[in-house]
Amino acid sequence: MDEKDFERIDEAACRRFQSSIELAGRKWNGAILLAGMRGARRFSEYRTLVDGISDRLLASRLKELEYEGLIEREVRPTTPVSISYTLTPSGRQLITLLQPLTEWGHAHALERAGGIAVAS
Amino acid sequence: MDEKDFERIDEAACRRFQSSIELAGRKWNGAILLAGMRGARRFSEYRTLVDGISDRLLASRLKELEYEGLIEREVRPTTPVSISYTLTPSGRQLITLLQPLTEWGHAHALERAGGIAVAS
DNA sequence: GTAAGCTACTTATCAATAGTAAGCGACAGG
DNA sequence: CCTGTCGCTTACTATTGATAAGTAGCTTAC
Repeated sequence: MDEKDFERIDEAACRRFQSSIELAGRKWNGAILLAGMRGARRFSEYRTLVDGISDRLLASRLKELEYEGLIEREVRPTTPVSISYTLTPSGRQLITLLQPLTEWGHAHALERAGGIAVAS
Repeated sequence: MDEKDFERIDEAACRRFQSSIELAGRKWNGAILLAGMRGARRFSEYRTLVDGISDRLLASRLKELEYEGLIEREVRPTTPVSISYTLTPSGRQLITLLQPLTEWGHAHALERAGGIAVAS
């Protein structure tokens, strides 16, 4: 966590960092990936697990995440057709990397509420 | 990285995760924090390091990040007054946690370009 | 058999956010 | 004076998000 490690990051790494975090952090995307990790497969399962999202945004986010290669859409020709969305290895890796944020969010919330200092 | 670890995440952890990632991943926020980590202090330094951001958005993002406790705004009564924005410990911790994304972004880009499979 | 409901969407409309451009007051340098 | 920097703000347009409703194809309940 030394500042020095960050001072000589090149431009390409910065752009990669920015686009990665903005993809993962775009509204609902994090929660959708987390839902997939928690076992959601069908459209309606995602809608249940991702609290507050509308059908319209869920549909467009799933399309976007599929395009980005984080989710795979599979149509099974049952009757009626059932469609399942599963995380790709890339998507699983991403959310695994991001998991420590949960702990950070907890600590950060405590700090803001109670004013407890945190070690640098 | 077992899926099982994610299946019994409680509601509170999900909400924390979502709000944390959406704060960090909101457009420009990641790049601004990274700029701070790379040594930016003055408004104009951030503007230079964060490629493509406008004055208007930089000002509003800095205000937001200050409100969230990730950045500290300090007014020094020189003539003319100079204002410096530094990362708080919380902000530094956050970007340190997120740093692995750079590597992920690289691997993910390669995978998308070349179709090379990645281990789960 | 018909009314109601589920599934995976799309369409329409409106509010919120982001992008672009310009300006502003206090200075400083030429 | 004229131009330029600093740290913003204001005004306006474009993009994105939220809310609500509609849809085709099917299943279930009465």
